[in-house]
Amino acid sequence: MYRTHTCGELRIQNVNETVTLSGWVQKARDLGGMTFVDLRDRYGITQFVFNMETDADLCDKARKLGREYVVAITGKVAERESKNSKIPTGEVEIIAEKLEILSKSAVPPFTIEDETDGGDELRMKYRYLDLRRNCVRENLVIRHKMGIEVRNYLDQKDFIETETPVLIKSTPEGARDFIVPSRMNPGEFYALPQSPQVFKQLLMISGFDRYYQIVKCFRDEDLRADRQPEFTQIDCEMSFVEQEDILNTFEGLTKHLFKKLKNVEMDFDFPRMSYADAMKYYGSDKPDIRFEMKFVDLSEIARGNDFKVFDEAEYIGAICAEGCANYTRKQLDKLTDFVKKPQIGAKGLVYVKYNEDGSFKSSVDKFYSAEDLAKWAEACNAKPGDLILVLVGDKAATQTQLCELRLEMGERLGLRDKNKFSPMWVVDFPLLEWDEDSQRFHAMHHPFTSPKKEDFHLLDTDPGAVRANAYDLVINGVEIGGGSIRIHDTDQQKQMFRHLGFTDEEAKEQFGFLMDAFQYGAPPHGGIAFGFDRLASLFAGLETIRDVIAFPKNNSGRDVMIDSPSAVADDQLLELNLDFRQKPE
RNA sequence: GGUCCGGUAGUUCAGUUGGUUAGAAUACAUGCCUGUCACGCAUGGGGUCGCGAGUUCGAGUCUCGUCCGGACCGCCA
Repeated sequence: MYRTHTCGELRIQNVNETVTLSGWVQKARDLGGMTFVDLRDRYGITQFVFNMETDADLCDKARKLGREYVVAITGKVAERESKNSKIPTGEVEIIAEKLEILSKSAVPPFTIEDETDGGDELRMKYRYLDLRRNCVRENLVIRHKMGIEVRNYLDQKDFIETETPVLIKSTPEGARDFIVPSRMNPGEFYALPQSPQVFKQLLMISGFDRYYQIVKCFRDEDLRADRQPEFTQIDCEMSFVEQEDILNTFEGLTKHLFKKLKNVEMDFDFPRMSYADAMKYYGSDKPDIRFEMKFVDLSEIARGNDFKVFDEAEYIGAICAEGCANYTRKQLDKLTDFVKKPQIGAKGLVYVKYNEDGSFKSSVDKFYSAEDLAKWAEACNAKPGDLILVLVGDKAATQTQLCELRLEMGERLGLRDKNKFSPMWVVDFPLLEWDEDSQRFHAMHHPFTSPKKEDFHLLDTDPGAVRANAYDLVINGVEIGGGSIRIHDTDQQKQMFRHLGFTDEEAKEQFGFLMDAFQYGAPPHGGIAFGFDRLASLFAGLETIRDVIAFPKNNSGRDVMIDSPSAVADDQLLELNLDFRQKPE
């Protein structure tokens, strides 16, 4: 028998029991006459004692144990002479009687402990060792519990979990597809799904009524801390529902998960904000509303003082940083550098200090009197001691820049507390988005999203103004999920494809099966998908989704542990009828 | 495709203005040590300074290129 107990469960009540434990050697402390061995498994750490006087051979064997050896040790539980209050098993130790080495270990490239000395690169290369560390494993346990609770909630709401295929068809809309060559159909390719979108809609037509799936999705785009080429979604669809039904159902799921995983009671309705307001007040469709610091539009009141930069700007936007009037020149210069970074791209930063004594000091004193600045302060709802920061320029770009500045100030002021959770719904997204590159409209969400009834008449005259029945769940500035009420009518879907620049033939070729299906009684339906990894990283208090994924890919989309992707043998290529084409220089 | 940061012992890092034999901590090995739990003490081994070129009497240090890792922009319906 390898074990009678785990390494985390023995207590003072077990004294005098003879037990066998198996695990990894955390550390052997050789004191000469006696040796202590800490044995670790997933459940905890237990100390064993070997004594030269009792059994010299056994003790000698123990002192030679290296880190991460896998051993089984039998002995009698005893109360410790000197207890360790830091670990749950610290009141007892096991007087070893038998030691079996099950597996030796090379010296690990980094120490397996919470505060490891290993860097990220090394940890990824030896991910199987990294996963032995408590803090990493605990993140995956959170993920596991999330899966259970998602299933509990949705099952209780009569959702049916249904698997959809992984080898599907490539479509031109949306992200780049991963493609898979078909051996049996030379010259043809499958694509991996970016989402099970059309399948879940077909399941609604099949009368499943409520579907969900915790499912891998694939997008061949560049990676980020919160983006992996393969990621997991909680994908859902419901029939005979309006937007309100979906929002309520999934607000419920969110609350359920917060209660179960964080013991956070969210006994309030999630605030809702239109896309237009989100852009106007936060410069983002995923605002972090853990703190206010809303944008104030100074375009009207700040023009007309012969300050060319302002007079010529399409938009003058300000935020008010509470209590920052005492910022030094150096701090302000740093902020200026921040907004001028190429990634942000502002030309400069105007500041107005509203000093404690009621006076003003600004970088535009040459153009604006104290009275002018007082008007700004009033518009910004600023108090003495506050700092007003102003960016100007093209409206959309400036709002984006101001958004970055706002988040930076929120960070500096400690307003982005990771233990605070501020969920919200962003609603009324535009249906279409103009794309300069292809000179046509693209679906902002996806081409199956339905337009709002009251905006439908604008579709031909002013497509950009049409709002969609689309919504996003945003928590702490992270897009956690999004969805829409779908089109369930062949003609409307055809019309939509036309607006997206598809010919009827192309639409038929790509999505003919869906439009065919619409002819056989499609119920009104809609759905949502949550980013499972992002939600897990939020619950785990992490910035990156990598640490809630057992075997993630690196920045370049590589798995450095198994070293993929990799070349394949010529035989394989031949079998698949594949040859390489060189990109033109 | 682009911007920025990094690469020195197994590991985490320091390394001054370009100048003697490239250091520290930790890990590892050996020896001593009977109450440790970050055990302690002593001794020892361990380096293609990512790679390549250039400047120089002399390069870990400066320049260019390249590879690798990370953050971000573009991209991500």
